[in-house]
Amino acid sequence: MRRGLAEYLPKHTVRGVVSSYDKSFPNSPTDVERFLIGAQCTAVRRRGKVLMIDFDSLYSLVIHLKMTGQLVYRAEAGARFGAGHPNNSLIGELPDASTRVVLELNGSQPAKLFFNDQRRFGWMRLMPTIQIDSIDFMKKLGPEPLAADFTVASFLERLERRPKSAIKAVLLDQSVIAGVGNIYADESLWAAKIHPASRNDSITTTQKKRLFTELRAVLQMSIDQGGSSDRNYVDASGRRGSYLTFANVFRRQGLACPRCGQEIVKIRVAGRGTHICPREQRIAS
DNA sequence: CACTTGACCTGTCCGC
DNA sequence: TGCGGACAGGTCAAGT
Repeated sequence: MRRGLAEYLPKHTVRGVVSSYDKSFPNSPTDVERFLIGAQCTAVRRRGKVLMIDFDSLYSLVIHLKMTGQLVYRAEAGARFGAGHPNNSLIGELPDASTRVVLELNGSQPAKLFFNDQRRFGWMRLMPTIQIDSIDFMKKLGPEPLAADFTVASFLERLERRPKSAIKAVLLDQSVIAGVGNIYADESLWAAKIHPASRNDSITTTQKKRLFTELRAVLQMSIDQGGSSDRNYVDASGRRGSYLTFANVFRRQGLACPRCGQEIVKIRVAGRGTHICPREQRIAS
């Protein structure tokens, strides 16, 4: 999503903002008027699951889409993609019932950025760019798993922070490693043949090293595939991600394990729906 | 303290 | 067909 927005938004100027749900965008109209209206986008960044849209006012929109949030860019009157272009039909006319905020933009042509969020869990917030790193959520975030300097050694060290938890709960903990959600936890644990409910400190170093490799492979593969659309996720132009067509266990309960043919089952671990091959992922606790 | 569970929301799906 | 309940890709506060 960041990659898509980074192609569209820079050099666009905010012409207006329409917000229909205060919890989605709690900033006061005064702040919006002073620091967002008239500001020009300079960059789109990501840290963990958080998106940041920077402006030349030295303010940024910090955005968390949670589970059902979307950020969709549309040129006005559908001019950008043209009638009949597939991007125009993937999600219907916007705004729709899930639209919470609309940023009206001036770029090479007038455009809008729609923040849609069916479950209203997501949020966006305007704040000084320099302050982003000091909000609690960002301070606690663990390292980026795909960063060049994120090594096996640092992975093992980070895991030490929660020795007694189920390994899946540790992977989902954003303060241990940033950005891993339910899909990628299940997929990487299957790839490494580790049971998600295994206590962290009962897993061998060899297995954890394998997990490191598989987790990075799964994340990279998903980025290459444009993400994972279960039902709500779309990228900046409204396209769904195709990673789930490559998923081995996620949402595949009742189907055969691609490695051994055993039936995949769905269980509950760390309060989350969890998918495993019961033959290859044996509990170690 | 370390860790787990429920709340926040709306829409969908499944079983009766 | 209608209805209740479980559940959903996340995170925080409150609980054990």
